[in-house]
Amino acid sequence: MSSESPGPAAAFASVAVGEFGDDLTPTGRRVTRRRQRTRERLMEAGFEVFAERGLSATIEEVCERAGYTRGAFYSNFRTTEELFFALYERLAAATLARAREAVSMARDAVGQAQSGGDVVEAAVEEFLSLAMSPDDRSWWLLSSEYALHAARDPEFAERLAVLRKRLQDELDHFIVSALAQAGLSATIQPEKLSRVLTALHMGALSQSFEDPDGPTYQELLRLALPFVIRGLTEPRSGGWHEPGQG
Amino acid sequence: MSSESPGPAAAFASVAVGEFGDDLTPTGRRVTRRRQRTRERLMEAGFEVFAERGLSATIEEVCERAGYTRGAFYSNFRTTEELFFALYERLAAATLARAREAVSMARDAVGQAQSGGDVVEAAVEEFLSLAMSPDDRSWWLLSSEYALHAARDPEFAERLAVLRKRLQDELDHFIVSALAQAGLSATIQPEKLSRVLTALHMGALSQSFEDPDGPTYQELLRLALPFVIRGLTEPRSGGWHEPGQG
DNA sequence: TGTATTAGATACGGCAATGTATCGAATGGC
DNA sequence: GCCATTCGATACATTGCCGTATCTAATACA
Repeated sequence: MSSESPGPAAAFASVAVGEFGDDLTPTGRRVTRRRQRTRERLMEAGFEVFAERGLSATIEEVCERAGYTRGAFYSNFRTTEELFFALYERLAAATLARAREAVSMARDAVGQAQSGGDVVEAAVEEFLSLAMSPDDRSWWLLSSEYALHAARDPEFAERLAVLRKRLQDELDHFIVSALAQAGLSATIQPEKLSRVLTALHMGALSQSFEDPDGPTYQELLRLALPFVIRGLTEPRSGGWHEPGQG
Repeated sequence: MSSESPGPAAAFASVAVGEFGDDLTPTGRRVTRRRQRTRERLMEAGFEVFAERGLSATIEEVCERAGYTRGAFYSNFRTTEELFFALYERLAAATLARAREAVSMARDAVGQAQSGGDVVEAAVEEFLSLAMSPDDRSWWLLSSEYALHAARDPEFAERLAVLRKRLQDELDHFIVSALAQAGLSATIQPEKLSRVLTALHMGALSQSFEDPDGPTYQELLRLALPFVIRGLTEPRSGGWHEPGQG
C-alpha cells in the first residue's frame, strides 16, 4: 500500500527525456513492453492534440485520441505539461531531420553549379525546392507553444533550456559543415551565424502561417537568405578568427 | 424583463473594435462615461493578465486585476476571447508607435552620415540603439498568442485578418517612406520587402526571448539587416517596376 | 432633489476536468 | 499453466470556472 509515495508516475516521468537508460520502476525491476507501447501512443496523441488545441488540451482529450482512459495517462505522466515536455525530443529530432534533408538537397545542387553559376543562389534555390512537409504547421504550432510556456513558467524554461541547448549545438555543428561542403566558411562566430539563420527561418515560417495570403515561406527566404549568407560567409579561405586572440 | 435576448453584453462587444461610433445600448440611448472607464480598465488588466498567463487566463483573474467582479466583465464582454480580440488594436498601435520612434532615430543618423560613411549601416545602427521597451516582452507574448489562437480558430482568424491587414498596410506605407527618406527604394514589391523585414524582426525577437543567453535582438539584426536592405534596395533611382506591365 | 435607468456586485446552479482510490485484466517469469 | 506483479479501466469526491438571474448603488436628466 503506497503510504508515502507521490504516485508511481513521478518516477517514470523523465524516462522519455532520456534521464534513465530505461526499465526501472520504483519497487524494483520488471518493465514492460506494454508500458513503452502506451507511452508511445500517448505521446503520439499528445503531439496531435497539442498541435490542434494547445496546452489547454485536456488529459481526457489526449487519452481519447490515443485510445485509452485517464487511468493509463496517470500511470505514465503526472500532468499534461509533463507529457508536453517529454515531447520536445520529437520536435528536436524532426527539426534536425528536416534540416539535414533540405541541406542534402542543396548539397547536390552545389556540386552541379560549382563550375558554372552562383553557388549560394543555387544552393538556396534547391534548399527551398523542398516542399514543406504537411507536419510543419504542427511543428510550428508546438514550437510557439513551447516558447510561450517557457516564457511564463521559469521552472519549465529551465528544464527546457537544457534540451534546447542540445539541439542548438547540433544545429550549429551541422550548419558549419554544410557551409563547408558548399565551399563557404562563416566570417562571424558560427553559432551566431546559426542563430541568424534560425531567426530568419522562424520569422519566415511564422509569417507564412500567420498570413496565408502573404508571401510563402519559400518566397521570403529566397528574398533574404542569399544576401545574408553572402554577407556573413566567405569563399572558404580560413573561416572565422577569434577576436582578441593573438 | 429580458425574454429573448442573449444577454446585453453582446451589443457592446464590438464597440472597442470601432464597429460602432459609440454610445448606443440595446434599449435606447444613455451611455455612459462610467462604462468607458471600466472597459478601459478591464482591457488594461486583460493586457497584463494575458501576457502573464495567456489566453487560458480566467475571467476572474482579469476582473481581480482590474478591481472589479465578474459582473462588470459580463456587462462589457461576452468571453475572455472577446476581450482578447478587442485588445488587438492596442497591439497594432504599439507596434506602429515603436516602429515610428525607431525610424525617426535612424532618420537623424542618416542625415549626418549622408556625406561620409555608409548610409545603411548608420541607419541600422541608430535604429538599434533604441533600447527595447520593457513592454516589448509582453507584446511579443501577446503576438504569439494571437497567432496561435488564430491558427486554431478559423472564425477568430478571419476577424483578425481584417485588423491585421490594416496594420500591415500602415507598416508597408511607412517602411516605403522611411526608405525613401534614407535615399533608398525597394527593388522588389515594397509589400514584400516589408514582409521580409517583418519576418526578420519577429524571428530575431522570438529568438532573443526564447534564448536569453543567446545573441540579443540588436545583435541579430545588426548582423543580418544591412545585407538584406542593401540586397533589396537601390540608391533611389526609380524604385520597383511592376513586372509584365508594358 | 427626485426618479428612471444602467452599471456592477452578489448569489445561485451546473458542468467539465481533475486527482485518487480501487479493481479487473494483461503480462512475464517460473 | 500458474502466480506475482503491473498496467490500465472504473468509480468517486472535489474543485474551479462559467453563465445567469437577481439585487443594490451609481448616474443622467428633469
